Amino acid sequence: MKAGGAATPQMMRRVNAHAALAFLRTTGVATGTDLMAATGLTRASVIAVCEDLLRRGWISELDSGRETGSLKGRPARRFELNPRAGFVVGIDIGAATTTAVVADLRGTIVGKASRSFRSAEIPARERIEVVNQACGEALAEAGTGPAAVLAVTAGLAAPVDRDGNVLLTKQFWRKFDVGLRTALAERHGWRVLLENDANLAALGERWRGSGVGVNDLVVILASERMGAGIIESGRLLHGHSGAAGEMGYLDMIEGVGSADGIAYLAREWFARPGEPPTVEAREVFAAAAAGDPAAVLVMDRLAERVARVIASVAIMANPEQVVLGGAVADSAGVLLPGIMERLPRFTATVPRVTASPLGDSIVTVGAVRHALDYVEAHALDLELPAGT
Amino acid sequence: MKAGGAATPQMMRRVNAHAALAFLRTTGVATGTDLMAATGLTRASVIAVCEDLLRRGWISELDSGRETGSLKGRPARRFELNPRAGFVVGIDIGAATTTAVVADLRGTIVGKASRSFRSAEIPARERIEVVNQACGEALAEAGTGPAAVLAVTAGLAAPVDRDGNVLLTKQFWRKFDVGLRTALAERHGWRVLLENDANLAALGERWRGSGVGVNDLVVILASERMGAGIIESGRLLHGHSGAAGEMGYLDMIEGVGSADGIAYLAREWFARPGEPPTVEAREVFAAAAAGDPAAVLVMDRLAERVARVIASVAIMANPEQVVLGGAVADSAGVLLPGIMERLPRFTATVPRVTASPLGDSIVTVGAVRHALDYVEAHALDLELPAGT
DNA sequence: TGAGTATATTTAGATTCTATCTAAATTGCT
DNA sequence: AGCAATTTAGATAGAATCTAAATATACTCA
Repeated sequence: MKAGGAATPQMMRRVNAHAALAFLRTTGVATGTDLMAATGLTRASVIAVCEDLLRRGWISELDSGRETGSLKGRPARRFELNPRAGFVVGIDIGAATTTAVVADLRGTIVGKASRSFRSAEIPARERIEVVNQACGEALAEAGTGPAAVLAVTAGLAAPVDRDGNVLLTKQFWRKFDVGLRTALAERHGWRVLLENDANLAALGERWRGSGVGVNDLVVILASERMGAGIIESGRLLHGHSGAAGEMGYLDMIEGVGSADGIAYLAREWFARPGEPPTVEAREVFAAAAAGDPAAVLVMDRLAERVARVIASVAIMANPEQVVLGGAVADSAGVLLPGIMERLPRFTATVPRVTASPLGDSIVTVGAVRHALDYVEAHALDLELPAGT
Repeated sequence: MKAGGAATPQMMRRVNAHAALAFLRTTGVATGTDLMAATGLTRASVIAVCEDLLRRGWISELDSGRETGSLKGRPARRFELNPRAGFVVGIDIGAATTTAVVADLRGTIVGKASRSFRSAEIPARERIEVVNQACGEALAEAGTGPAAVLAVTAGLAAPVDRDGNVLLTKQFWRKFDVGLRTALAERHGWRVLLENDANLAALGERWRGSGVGVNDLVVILASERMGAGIIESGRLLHGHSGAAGEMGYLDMIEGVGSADGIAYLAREWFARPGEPPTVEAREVFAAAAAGDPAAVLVMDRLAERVARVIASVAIMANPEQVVLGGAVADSAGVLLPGIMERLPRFTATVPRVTASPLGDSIVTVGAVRHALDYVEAHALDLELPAGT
């Protein structure tokens, strides 16, 4: 039996450096005294940690103009995260398009680029090439290059386990996964982390969405496909093979015959009998908002369906809040009343339900947060690129 | 923003002592070299940790008779957990009865006592008295007294949050919760931890049941009531208010009209139309095993129901294994084939499904594990009773 | 008896924390 | 201008913990 343990003095410093960096990221500028309060360490320790981070280039010290705090006493040294000491890349890889964003160490998006795939069936090699181009373009917009990238997180619509391995899914994604990782690692020396897109959406909402600071949060990403990202006690749930919250099959439980997502169903249901469902989901949402009876009926069926999904996750994970992201977020204004009305019939623990404000960037924002988490936790192990 | 952090040297020692204790609990006797391998520490550190634990009475050193390992070289010092240095109490508090068990530091049950409540409606004060009597009797059987108790865990059929608070439930349990805690604390000076009974069942199965060593494990405790204990990545899921896995309302999702449990349904379904359902669940299980057609039909409906519940939790939490505990475990031989046949239709991630071997002690075993976890994590903070 | 071996113990050193004292820089009052 | 008060910085000493390396110990086997 391996006990994992083995705490070393170096671990302490890593933990404390992580705490200091995380604090500096959120506050911008902080004095030693601020950091003492935030970390619980003594002044000497705080200064030692800061000197360490200064020496390695992670933070810088401002001229001691006294901007904040009290006006008495010796002016405090003010430390600041060096935002452009390095960058992270967040990638959303969908079936039809991919988006890469570049963010600095404070999480500010400084570059963004999207590309469409020639078709949904292109080989992995070509797909990787397109993703790589998007990264290059985003980096160019950010005014930096591959050498400044400290970590990359890519979101996929497939189960990804805790170690970033893609399992349990089409051979296609499995090839793609390894291919992407090795291609970017070999070409640029990047550390590439993979994660499920709904999981990243959850991280995004908790960071900059409608679930800021909520430690038991579920994000339901529902567009062409449906998946839940579940955060419990501040940690992402993966499950044994990374499929936690993957609801491709949930329809079977509910007796609905299709494994497709919300937008698809809206189209399908709204189509005139006999005609092919060509109408766009957005149009259905708009028609419902305008009062079209057929569209209203469709929205009611959607609300029922989403309410059942929320209830199911509420029973199993008991989140404080559920955020709807993806295509449903567009129609949340119409859907939410119908959802909230039904929820008490399905579950005793009704969560707060909101719509995502992040729109299309829900996955990339989460990918940035994920990559930054990695970077902050490994700050003292990572070598910053020279000359910043 | 509070960063929680603040690692101190003392924390290192606590972590390492915990690792050493956990290893000693599982292996029985260990040498310094064994502990070096288990913890990754150097010999000097291992010995220092052991000296610390020796001085405080947690472990003892055996005469260096060379029993194990190689026969060459200087004989190793052999350390052993001092099993009777202290005890923990695990309590299962049901509606009709309560059971208390006493375990030593290795988890061996050394005392056990059950009591029935006069009725299900007795006031909290009386209920607490009965629980206290059961504890006293179990301690007497263990040949020890209240002063030797290091921690107590009690399992309730109610949501309990991470901090051991009972929320979201009948006023009755809330009174009972606080009452039990303060009564036992004041009377004996005990540290009382509360936890949901299904959660404890999960800990029990992972420790000494059919899910040993499984880090993504779900236990479905189904008797008069249904609840799931969910372990993800080795940690219990609680959710925002401790209701994660509480399935009192799941029937609504599935369109079944009753919130009652498996045993109740079996009785109900098996009853002749017009007659009151007086037959015992166990009799239905037996009749089905004997081939009675009506009973077989009931078991088939049960299998369908349980399969849907397993699928629901499999989709949300993606466990490696699901263990059936409580009354269903008795009939697992009959139920399992029907469950396994249905599962692939309900979920893409079919877990291994087994029946609990722990029987009635599923909750108390888990309660002991829970209390021992607390004790081991706080070994260096707890004062052992003198004279052991 | 001596070689070999595995372990224990000791010693020195590194890292990191805390605690405490003194010095510095600034404001505000007289 | 000078002084007190205030707040922070920096320096020093001390404690806890780890590692690493050298030395001592106790046993087996030939």
